[in-house]
Amino acid sequence: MNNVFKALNDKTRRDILELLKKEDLTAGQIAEHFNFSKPTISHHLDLLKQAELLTSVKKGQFVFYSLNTTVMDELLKWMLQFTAEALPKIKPVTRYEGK
Amino acid sequence: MNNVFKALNDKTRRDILELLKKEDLTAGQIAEHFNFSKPTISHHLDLLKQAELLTSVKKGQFVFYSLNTTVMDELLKWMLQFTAEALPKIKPVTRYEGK
DNA sequence: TTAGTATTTAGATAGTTGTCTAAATATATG
DNA sequence: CATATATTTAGACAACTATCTAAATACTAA
Repeated sequence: MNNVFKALNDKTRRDILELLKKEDLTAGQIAEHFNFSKPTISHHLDLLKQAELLTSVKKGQFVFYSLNTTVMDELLKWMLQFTAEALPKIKPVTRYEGK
Repeated sequence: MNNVFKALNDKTRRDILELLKKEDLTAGQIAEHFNFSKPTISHHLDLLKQAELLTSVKKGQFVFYSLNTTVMDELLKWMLQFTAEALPKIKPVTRYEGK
């Protein structure tokens, strides 16, 4: 879970996820969308893979990356506990009687 | 939004959020739950506040911290776009005819 | 006003991160 | 095999982060 938050803590990596919503792409196609070197993008892809937010399949010379939604589902579950609905309507009164 | 991911990218800060689910707590009470110095916890609280995941109210000598659920709701929305339900059932076929 | 408690600010430091270039690996093709 | 393309690995470096101690600030109470 730590790896997931780490992976999401970068705009470029979040943008990569958005790119992959439509279709699977190769490492090179992903890199074309950014003004960073290919090794930099490769590193970002690696972090996203470590977090299991992506999967990759090698086909010939190419490596295709795809979204893996299962981790997002878990993250969603974590987050739900902090929404207004999940929290007690009436919190214990903060008793402060000082001046 | 960047600040939110940054704030969540730390176990201690996530634990602070969990602590505050039950009840509002003072900075000192929060610090008691961790093996870190008070300045360190104060810094974590500051980052959570910058992300608007917490609010704080000073009462006398004490500063009470509370969860702010509205940012979590936004984050939830962001995340929903990556769940299985939100994504196309049938992705464009990855055409690879090579060996 | 003086002493005590609660919290934050400042400054230092070790560790982590994002980026780059150069080189290595893997595959495809003439 | 030799060359070209796709991607990753390695190593370096500047910037950022989490932590600490010491000091400052804010409030309480005698």
